[in-house]
Amino acid sequence: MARPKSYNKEHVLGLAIMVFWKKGFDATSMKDLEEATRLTPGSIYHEFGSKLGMFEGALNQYIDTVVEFRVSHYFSQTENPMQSIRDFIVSSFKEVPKEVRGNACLLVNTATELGKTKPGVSAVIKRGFRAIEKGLYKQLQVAQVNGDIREDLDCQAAAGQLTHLMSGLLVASKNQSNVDSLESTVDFTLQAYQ
Amino acid sequence: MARPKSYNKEHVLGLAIMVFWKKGFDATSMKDLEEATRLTPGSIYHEFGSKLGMFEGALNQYIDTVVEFRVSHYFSQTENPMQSIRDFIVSSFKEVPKEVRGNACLLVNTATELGKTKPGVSAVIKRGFRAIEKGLYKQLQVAQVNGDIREDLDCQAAAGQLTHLMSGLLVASKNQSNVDSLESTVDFTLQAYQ
DNA sequence: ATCGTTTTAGAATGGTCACTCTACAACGGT
DNA sequence: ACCGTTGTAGAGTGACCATTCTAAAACGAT
Repeated sequence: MARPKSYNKEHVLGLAIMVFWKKGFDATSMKDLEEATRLTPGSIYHEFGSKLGMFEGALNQYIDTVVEFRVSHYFSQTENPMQSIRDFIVSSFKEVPKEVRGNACLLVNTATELGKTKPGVSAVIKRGFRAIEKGLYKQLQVAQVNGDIREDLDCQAAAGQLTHLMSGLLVASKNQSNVDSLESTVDFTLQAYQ
Repeated sequence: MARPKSYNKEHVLGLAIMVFWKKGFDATSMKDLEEATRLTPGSIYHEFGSKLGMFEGALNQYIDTVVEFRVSHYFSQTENPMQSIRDFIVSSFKEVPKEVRGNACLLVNTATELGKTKPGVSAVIKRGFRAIEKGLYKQLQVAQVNGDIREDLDCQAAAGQLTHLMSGLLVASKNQSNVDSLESTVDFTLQAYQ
């Protein structure tokens, strides 16, 4: 039929994720993306249409392969739900790939940098946060059934609190290198659920 | 002696604050700043040296005139400290100047956009967060003496929790227009102190 | 009124930006 | 072997970027 593509789209987006994660949308240039992906402008524009199109693809893939993956990884076990919640949150700022260490999370970074300015992006951001909150909620319910947390705790409110707290901790992790104090904030918050 | 300046530095920085608040550091161009301040490149570079220099001046002034002002405004009264804490946090995302509505807070925006990348900026960010946490801590102690919150509550930990939660709520306020749910997260958190 | 000093206006700088264009390359179908 | 189609390389596009330069302007001092 025609000439086959020389690249794998998901792999390319994986490389783009790292660049956007490290530098943000505005500060990333097409040259950065060309070098990281080893693609020429022709291929990039043919595949993604624009820098923003590539970013949307990268952010979507980030949510699928990082956010959703982490949610299902930590929350698949129902044996010790509170520990899994603690690990999920703490790892978000403590166990970051060294390539992007100190750069928190692409989802939170994008939420602050782009906010509601790009409608396409905004929808993806909401999807990411919803996935986190839903995972936390489910796990809190398990904990409540197990008797690990107060019976009268509003799990929906707690899930919202933890989601927002996690965002704030990720923001803080970009500016302070000592993450231990952030960890103790997580413990302080979860203790109040008992 | 010499020709006097045609502008007032603090007023100029006030205008620059609004531009950086709305668009962020990278997305703001010198042209944006020239138009907003009605200054020509000559004057800007004579006064601030560079775009980054102007940004540092603006961020410093933001912390002095917005962050510190809000801290002393809300926390000068010791009659109802918990209400003042609630108002302080809720107003941060609910009562934003219309010019920058939906753009949260310059401090949090800068923390995520620039992080530790510019040493000069990083120090200012830390100063801003310290001012917030210190104000919250002071007010929590007053509340504890008043008997408004649990005697055994760790006020230092709570102040840290509220600071991070506020960051997270500000991030969320950039992406969702319904701020009522954010408000209830504040109430949920403060209720646990009783 | 002239001078020294600082500020100002605004054109000009070279570099980089996102993006486009063009010619060629690589495949399957016939 | 040739053709239709799609992908790729890489030079080229104008716009805009932060910054610099130059000359004039505006003041107090003498």
